[in-house]
Amino acid sequence: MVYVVWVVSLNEAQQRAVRHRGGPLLVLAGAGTGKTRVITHRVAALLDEGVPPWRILAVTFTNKAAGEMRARIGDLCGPEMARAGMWVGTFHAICARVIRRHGHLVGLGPNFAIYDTADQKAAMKRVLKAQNVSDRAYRPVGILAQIDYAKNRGAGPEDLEELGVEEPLLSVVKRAWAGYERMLRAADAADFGDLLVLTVRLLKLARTSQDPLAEDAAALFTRFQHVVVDEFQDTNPVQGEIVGLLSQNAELCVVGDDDQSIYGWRGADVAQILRFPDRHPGCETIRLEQNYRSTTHILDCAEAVISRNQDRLGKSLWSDLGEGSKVVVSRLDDERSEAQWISSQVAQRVADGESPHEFAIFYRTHAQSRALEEALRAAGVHYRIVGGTRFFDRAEVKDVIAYLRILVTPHSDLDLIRVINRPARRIGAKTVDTLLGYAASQQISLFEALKHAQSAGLKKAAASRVTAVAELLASLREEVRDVAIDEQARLVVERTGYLEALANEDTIDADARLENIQEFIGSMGEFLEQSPEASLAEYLEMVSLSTSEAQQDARECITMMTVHSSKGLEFDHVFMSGMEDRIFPHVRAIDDRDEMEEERRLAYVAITRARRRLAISFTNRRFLYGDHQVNPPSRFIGNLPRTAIHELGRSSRRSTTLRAKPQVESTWDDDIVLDPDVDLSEEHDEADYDDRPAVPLYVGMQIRHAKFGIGDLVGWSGSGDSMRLNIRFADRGMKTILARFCEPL
DNA sequence: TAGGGTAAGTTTTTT
DNA sequence: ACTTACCCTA
Repeated sequence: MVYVVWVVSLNEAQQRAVRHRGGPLLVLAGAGTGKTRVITHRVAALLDEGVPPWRILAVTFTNKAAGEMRARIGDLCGPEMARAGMWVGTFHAICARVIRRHGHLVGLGPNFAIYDTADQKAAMKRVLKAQNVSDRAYRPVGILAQIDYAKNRGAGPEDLEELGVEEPLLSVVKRAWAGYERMLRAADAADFGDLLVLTVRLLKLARTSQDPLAEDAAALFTRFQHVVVDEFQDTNPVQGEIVGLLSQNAELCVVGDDDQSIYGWRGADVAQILRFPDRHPGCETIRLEQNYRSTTHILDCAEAVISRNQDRLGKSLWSDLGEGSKVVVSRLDDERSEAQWISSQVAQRVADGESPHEFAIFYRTHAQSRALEEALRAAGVHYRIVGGTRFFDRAEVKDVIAYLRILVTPHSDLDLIRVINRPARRIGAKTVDTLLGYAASQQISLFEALKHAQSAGLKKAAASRVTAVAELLASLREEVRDVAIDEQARLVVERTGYLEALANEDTIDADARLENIQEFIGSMGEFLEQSPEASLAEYLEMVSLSTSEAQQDARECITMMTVHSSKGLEFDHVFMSGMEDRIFPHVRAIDDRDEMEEERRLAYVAITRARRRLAISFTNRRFLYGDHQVNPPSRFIGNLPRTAIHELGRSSRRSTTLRAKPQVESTWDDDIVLDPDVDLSEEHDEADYDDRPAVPLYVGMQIRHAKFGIGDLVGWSGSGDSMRLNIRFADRGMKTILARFCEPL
């Protein structure tokens, strides 16, 4: 049997996780311990034992993970097994599927639209406007964030107070939430949070309702024999509830790593995995601790950082890949020197024959990427940045999507508002407002209102322009009926005059947009190849739920990204940049124990991405957000075991807020020790990193300046690196000097 | 209706 | 410092 072959390739703990049957199972899978293998093998084993595919549910967090899982199950059992009715998908995709089928229970039609962040924002803006709330005083995204957070905690408007929202924001959010909800339901739309919340509502209704229609949905409670959830540490309470509902008659296996829970700020609750054993009587916990990815110096660093956390189930990684290279800890002068150091390291290794694909640079916030980009460009290293704007978020692509969505969900007012004047049809804001007013008074959608332009009170000329759009859309719907979806899109851009208008612009920008549209239509073609029977609604759902970016640069690139985006990836060479307190850990996490623990997990995630080499760098000062900052080295650096690291750069023994600086503008190479064999670790002292003493300033204290000599401090202004000192020198009189060029005595 | 001037924002991101 | 979003003007 094939099964035997699998089993020998798994270690003992992995085998137990694959074979465990009969009760709830928690697999605590440390970084790089073969988590995905365990999940796929477990599913494959179930199929092998005769569990029908359709009785298995596997939930992941990203589409990418879902796709990989499907592919790997296909590899093990044959693609037909992976397809035959098995549910493999993200929480949101699975919820969308449930709602498509049974949405009538919660007021949604089978073709309901899914609003992404941009749609949500547009909707909220309109709601606030209608409620006469100044979107200056209350930013739409801010209100949406509150609502979304609440939804992900399974809370409703009435729970906002408990979640810590205070007046006057509280009543604004409450009212906005109600209006927003009404708007979405009227448009037959749901946002991401709704997908989860409404699924819970729907399932609960199905359980209690006598409605024969609900019985159909109730079949979901007995459908699944096995439920597997990946990345369980990132589930939020609502997702937990969904898992509970769908697995009430199934064996539940959750897989995750409490040490890698880094999405608490968007509603994920690490308690979900921490308390899983308590909440599930008879639960067995299996730890996967053998790491197949990293050498031990790297793992020792990871361990040293994460072991300081209190809220964890506890496990420790080991590996038999040998010690490997020490983790390099490098102090640089500023962010530009840091970027140059990193890019020279990369360039050198690439010149030695390493593949650029094997290099990654991480940073805590996007804002830090600039200096790195500049240095890499100067060094001629190609790079790509993960996590820019989504392809599907580009204006022209969104326009086409809006048209397509109107074809599927005509009542989606927002989409119609978006494109009613694209290309320009001389239908301005005023006309739209009139139509919206009419639609509201008649309780009809904007789409319907278009047909009654005259009754809506529009002047003849405006009315005829509006009627023309109504006719255009109507004929488009007809035309598109029995055509493949990519052809539908092609018809849309053609019949609406969208293509023509862009072509007439004849600018580089317009050409780029035309290309994007072509690419978009091309992506529909690809989608069709995957699933030839796909409907437009299905394609649109994929778009709403996906993050796929435009085609990647074919060149050999290194990768830059935030630490968050690095989760799940691995590289031979990893550079962690900007490792300073207040940057990483982030300043907003420093005073809060729970958030501090999340930063620590984040650091753990970053460290464990590296296979062979890890370099951690920090700077004496940094220019960020338009200001100079002087931050101590990250406290996480202070945690690293001395035996596992190799330090480069100047000692910081004398470091204070005022430190002598060379007069000459320093370049990176006079500030660091180039010879990697010069080990400065004898100068290392943990306290060095954790609390660098700041020298208190007082009027009258003595200050030394390299050129002017010693003088008396008379006063000062500013702070951080832009702090200026007023000093009286005996022979030169008063001078105002940047504090960083001075040294206190 | 585009483009300029201004004000305010800037942790992390999926779906 | 730099982006983004909005309002206003030409």
